[in-house]
Amino acid sequence: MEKKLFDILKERGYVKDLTHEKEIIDLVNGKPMTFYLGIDPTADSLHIGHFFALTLFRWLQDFGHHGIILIGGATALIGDPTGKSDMRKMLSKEEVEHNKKEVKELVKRFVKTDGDNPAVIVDNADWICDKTYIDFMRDIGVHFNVNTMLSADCYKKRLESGGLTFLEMGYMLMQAFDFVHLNKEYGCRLQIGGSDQWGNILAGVDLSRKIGFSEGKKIDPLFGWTCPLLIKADGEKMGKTATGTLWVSREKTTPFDFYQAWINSFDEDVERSLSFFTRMEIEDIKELCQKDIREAKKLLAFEVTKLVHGEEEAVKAQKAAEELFSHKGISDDMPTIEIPKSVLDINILDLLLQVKLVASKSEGRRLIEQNGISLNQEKVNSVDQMITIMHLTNDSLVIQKGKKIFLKVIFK
RNA sequence: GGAGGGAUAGCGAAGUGGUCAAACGCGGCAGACUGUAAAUCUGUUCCUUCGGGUUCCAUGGUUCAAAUCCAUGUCCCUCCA
Repeated sequence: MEKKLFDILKERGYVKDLTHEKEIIDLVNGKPMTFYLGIDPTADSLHIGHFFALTLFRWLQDFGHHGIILIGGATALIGDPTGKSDMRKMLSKEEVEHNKKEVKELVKRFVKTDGDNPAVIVDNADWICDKTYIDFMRDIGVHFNVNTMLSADCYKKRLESGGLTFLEMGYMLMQAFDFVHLNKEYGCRLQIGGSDQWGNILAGVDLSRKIGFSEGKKIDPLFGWTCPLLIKADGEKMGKTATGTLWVSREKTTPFDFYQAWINSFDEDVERSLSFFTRMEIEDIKELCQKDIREAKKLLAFEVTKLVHGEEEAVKAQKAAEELFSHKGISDDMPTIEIPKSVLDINILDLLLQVKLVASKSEGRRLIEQNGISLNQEKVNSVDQMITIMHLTNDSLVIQKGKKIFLKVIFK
């Protein structure tokens, strides 16, 4: 017998909290319905958390449900205080406009936006910006109890650390309103999101009920579904790499770094990651992880890189990784930077600084003193070493920093 | 609006006139061991032309000498309104 969609998703670990368990199971396993996922364009790329939620979106979409991606053009201007101990830096309208464009493009890579059952992409600025302040307060604000909001997790942290502003309080109202709006316009019944969004999602569910009640209408209840936060085995949020946040756009995180991030996963995290980011059968995942954890990591890294950057990049990243770490220390597809030949002859510290492998010369000096830098596989043992044309092979030089960071410098 | 307390490196937190570039813990980085994992151990963690230079919320002041004392300002916390 074929497994029902909900059971598949539950088995793969996508379920953290559900507002109405039974109804949601019926809804998900039943006829096509409409659901939405909100993404605030607070940066010009998506991080791995967004990507994770999008995989759930894609599952639902592939099983025939109609998805709406809400780009929070309005909400990004306010900033979600959830989980923050400081107030978010306010983004300028121009920044948000720019981010919106980038985010929209990236989203299209992961969800179907054409062909059968395309996802609809909407922007909450389109309906929120039109509302006047007074109307918004009268229609929406009236339904929110501040005491309740303050006891909710979203505001607790901000409240405890002090300085919770009125601006931030408004965030929840807007997101709640979004849900109600999408319900009215598109018949959207279900909102999905990361578990940090639980409070905001509940607010939408509540708001709909309260509006229905105050208008004396019987409204079908709205539902919320959150997936777990991606937490690594050490309790840290997943998505940090040696070079910062793990982004899905190649300008911000190269496919090589992206691949490396997954290869370097903790053993304990591999099984879960595979169940989230690939469509492999759960049984096969378990078996592979038990039998050969390193092979499993390789598969994970390859598949996720393929999903995000395409097969060609994934193959390259894998090839580069294999070549670099199999003691050859060089690969055609390794991270590369070009600098003008005219910088020769250059001191090793200046070179490290110039290619941004170190933030200061002191850092470079420390690294060299601790045997952390190699040129073409040879340890550098003097901070005074000069790099001359003699060191180059085919006009290039491979610098290794620590164990895992490689960079080919091409002198043009 | 009133009274008191606080602001120290990425974070947490000592230090309350010179011996302070600032203890300690976490985090980061490097080395050893490994499997590009984890755990463990070691070193390191403002910049530097290695002479020194610039730091302890901000700006002024006292002093031979200030993270440390004084004044003003900014932000935060607690209690009262």
